[in-house]
Amino acid sequence: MSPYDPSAFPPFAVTVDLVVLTVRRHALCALVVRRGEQPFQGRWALPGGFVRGDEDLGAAAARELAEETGLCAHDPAAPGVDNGAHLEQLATYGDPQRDPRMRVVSVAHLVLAPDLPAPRAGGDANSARWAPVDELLESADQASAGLAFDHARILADGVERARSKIEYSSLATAFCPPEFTVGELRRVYEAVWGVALDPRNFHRKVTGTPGFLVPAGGTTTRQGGRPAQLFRAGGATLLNPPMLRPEV
Amino acid sequence: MSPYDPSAFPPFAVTVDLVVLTVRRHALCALVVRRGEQPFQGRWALPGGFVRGDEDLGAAAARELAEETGLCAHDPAAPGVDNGAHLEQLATYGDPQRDPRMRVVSVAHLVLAPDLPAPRAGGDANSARWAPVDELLESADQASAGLAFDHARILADGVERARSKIEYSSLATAFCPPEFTVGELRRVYEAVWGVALDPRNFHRKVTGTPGFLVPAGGTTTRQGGRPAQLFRAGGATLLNPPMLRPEV
DNA sequence: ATCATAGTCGTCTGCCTGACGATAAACAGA
DNA sequence: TCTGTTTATCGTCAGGCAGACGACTATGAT
Repeated sequence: MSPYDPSAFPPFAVTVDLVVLTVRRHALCALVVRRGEQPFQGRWALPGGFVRGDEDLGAAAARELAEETGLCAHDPAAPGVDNGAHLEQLATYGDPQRDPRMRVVSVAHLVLAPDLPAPRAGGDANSARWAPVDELLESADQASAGLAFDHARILADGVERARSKIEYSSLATAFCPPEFTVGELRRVYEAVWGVALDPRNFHRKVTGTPGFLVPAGGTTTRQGGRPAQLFRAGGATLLNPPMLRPEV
Repeated sequence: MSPYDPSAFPPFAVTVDLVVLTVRRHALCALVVRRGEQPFQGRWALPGGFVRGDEDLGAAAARELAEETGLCAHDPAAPGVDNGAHLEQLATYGDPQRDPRMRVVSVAHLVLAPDLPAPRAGGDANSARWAPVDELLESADQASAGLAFDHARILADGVERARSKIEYSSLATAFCPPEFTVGELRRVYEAVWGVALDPRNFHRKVTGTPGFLVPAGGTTTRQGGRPAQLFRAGGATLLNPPMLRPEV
């Protein structure tokens, strides 16, 4: 067997970009970093970087995530300890013009994380911050104010994926700490979907779906009001029947 | 602005692989081509090829599809005439070991096509054929009998995407000719899901979902029995509420 | 004429959901 | 201590949809 003739195909650079979402102060937020170099110097962008020569795509995404946030991602496709965020592949973007310097194909990944520490800037970024996605996507309309490259499009795709995926999977728990209350979970849905949900119907629904939640045994009053039972995420990953997003 | 230093990142080859699905004789089938060269010479594989230097990923997939089948794909992401099959990006596979010759990242695409012509072999393939996906995925378990590379995994992912996507979208109509009957559409669902559906409830459901089907005006008896009304796909792409796949 | 096949319309029942009312258990401030 | 506020949790009720299935219709085949 002979190796490929390197002149038979054009060389590409392959990167991973991360859409890291969390819920902070009742708003869906994404992690963005400020670009330290051209092009788009000084503009905000999604974190990301080159895939190494001997590295799988998911591993590259997990490495970038750890470098930027310290989070230990848990890719459901690969076995491992679930002591961190949810990570999954989102989509791949390869428009020939998407990077003015050369041909770059970017494999975007989606990360859902609980509201944890302040982000730490790392690598080639001057700084990093959590920004509400509404804000990031609004400014995308104004020329030269939005995210660098095609990152607004990638972010929009990631947000849409998250919005639809918490409908039919138990993934909303990835936004919560290990132990959480029904009310905290409801506020996650409300922030991601941008709607208000009836607390009574929501409570009936999630506690009645087998495998979604398992009681953790304690109670908490960290949200004020009457003490609420603590739950952990159950084993079920697919919700049947799904949570229903209210009509527009 | 300076170009990247080419030594700063490893070079990749980028390919597209196609999971082309259709329904033939009550079975979900995929298009496979026989490999004419090493590695995996003589084994069946998904059609695919290198992405050109100035070509977008979706365009590369559409080009490969046309070369292999003559089908004119319609990518919903790009405007164009819908005179052919449905095409969408599936996922990207980049395990460093997936091709023994060099580092290849493959952006897999999913195509849903009506049962049309016999496949035409093209390019570097000795031949091409439609094979039932059950058959292809069963033989994947036996060593050195399944598809080349990681194509069994890619096919499985594509089939799973199709199975879940016809639940909440009108995509099942992509398996049908431009005009079709409710019974033909039901047989598509039955073949893709591998279950039997109640004809009466199915009829009530699809004709009662606004925007799913629009009457085409005629009838046909090509399936035997009483003449059936002909329909065309309606404008709706998302079904709300969705079609429900029966429990296991 | 009879049968087999496929399509279409209805009925009934159970379950789920949305829209509430009502109660419980904490804390804050008067 | 009492009262109001906040949040959690349980219950009730009506409407809608899905599964199960009966009934009838319109073709072609024997």
